[in-house]
Amino acid sequence: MNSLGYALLSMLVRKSCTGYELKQLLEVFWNAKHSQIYPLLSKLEEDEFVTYVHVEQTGKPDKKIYSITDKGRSLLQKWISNPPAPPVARDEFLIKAYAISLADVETGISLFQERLALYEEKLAKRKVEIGLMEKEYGEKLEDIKSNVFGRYILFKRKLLQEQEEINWCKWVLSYLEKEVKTNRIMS
Amino acid sequence: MNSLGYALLSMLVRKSCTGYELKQLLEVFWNAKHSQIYPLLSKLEEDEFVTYVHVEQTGKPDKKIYSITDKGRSLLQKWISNPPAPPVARDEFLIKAYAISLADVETGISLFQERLALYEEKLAKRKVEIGLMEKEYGEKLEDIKSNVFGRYILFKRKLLQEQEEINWCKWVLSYLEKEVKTNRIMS
DNA sequence: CATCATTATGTCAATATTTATATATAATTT
DNA sequence: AAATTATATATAAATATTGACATAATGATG
Repeated sequence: MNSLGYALLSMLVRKSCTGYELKQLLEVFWNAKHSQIYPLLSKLEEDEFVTYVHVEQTGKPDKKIYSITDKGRSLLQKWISNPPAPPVARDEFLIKAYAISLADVETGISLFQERLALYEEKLAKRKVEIGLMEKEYGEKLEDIKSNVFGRYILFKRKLLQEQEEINWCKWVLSYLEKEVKTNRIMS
Repeated sequence: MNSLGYALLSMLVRKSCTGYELKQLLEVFWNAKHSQIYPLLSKLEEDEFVTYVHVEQTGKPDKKIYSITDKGRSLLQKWISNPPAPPVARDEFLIKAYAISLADVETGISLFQERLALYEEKLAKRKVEIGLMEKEYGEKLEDIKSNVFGRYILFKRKLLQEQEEINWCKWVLSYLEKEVKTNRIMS
């Protein structure tokens, strides 16, 4: 089984979900398309790692609420203790940052300003999410046996990384903007 | 063309390389296998974005030194000013962190300790790399028009992110280790 | 003296992942 | 009234990526 399968199972540990809900929750890891999620859920169901109840809805299409089985839970538990695969991070922006000497300063600045804006937005949303969690769960968040602890620490990590990305963007921008000022004086 | 193609071109801007060297240099972005790099280099050569000179070697296998062409440089330049695709980060460890409530505390601790050790090693190497760059290039690193500026800022970013990962691991470990102590007192 | 790591290049089948397409309804916005 | 967005499920096609196979010389380690 691939990582996405385990990601689905880890989501279902906390709470039973439909494929649609899972797609949204999975965004904390990476953006998997529903066309990847639905077939995988079928496969997980076939292998008895999850089950579902068919819920009829009027007006909306029927939905399937998936739950993790004991077999699924023990598979996930076993998987956790194995050494994790090395992380993969593919970021086009970083390639552009690497080749920035090829671009003119204005292009470089707008590239970094947009990145900065993107991460400031991400950070703002993250703070709201964490705030809501703290309100809803309180001390439970710091209880390592609680099923929200994992979600909490993951969100905190995202927050830290987003904050650091912002710091870095500002640092790079200080170089780029210094150059613009120098040029303005000279012209 | 895919991001990896642009990554190769951005590497070749700084310096002409063999496929083998490119594989190693590319690790700053992500780990591409040579089975992806060699066919892609052939394709880039076919499309005239790169050229190569065949260099015969005694003792070692012959090699092909690839260089970027003007066509390749202008392609890359145009690509930089387009908005970058959203980053993809697939990290199995984070899924395990998310599902940590399922594991026993000892498993959780060793999971995070290994992550911590991995990133401390990465950080140490990064510091050496940056130190060498500073020694070799000095003030040139802060010149946005220098072809080492991109490499420098990328390395700095990696350093910051690695440092933050370490901080986070330590923060999580403080919770996990607190639990172990509590259990020890109770038993 | 044998085995392993490193340098160096390449192909190909099997997976993994993304994108496009399809169907259907409700609620909201223009 | 029409268009858009959100909910809900699913398959087919296209790309991207990995892992295994293949070759070959040198130097280092056991």
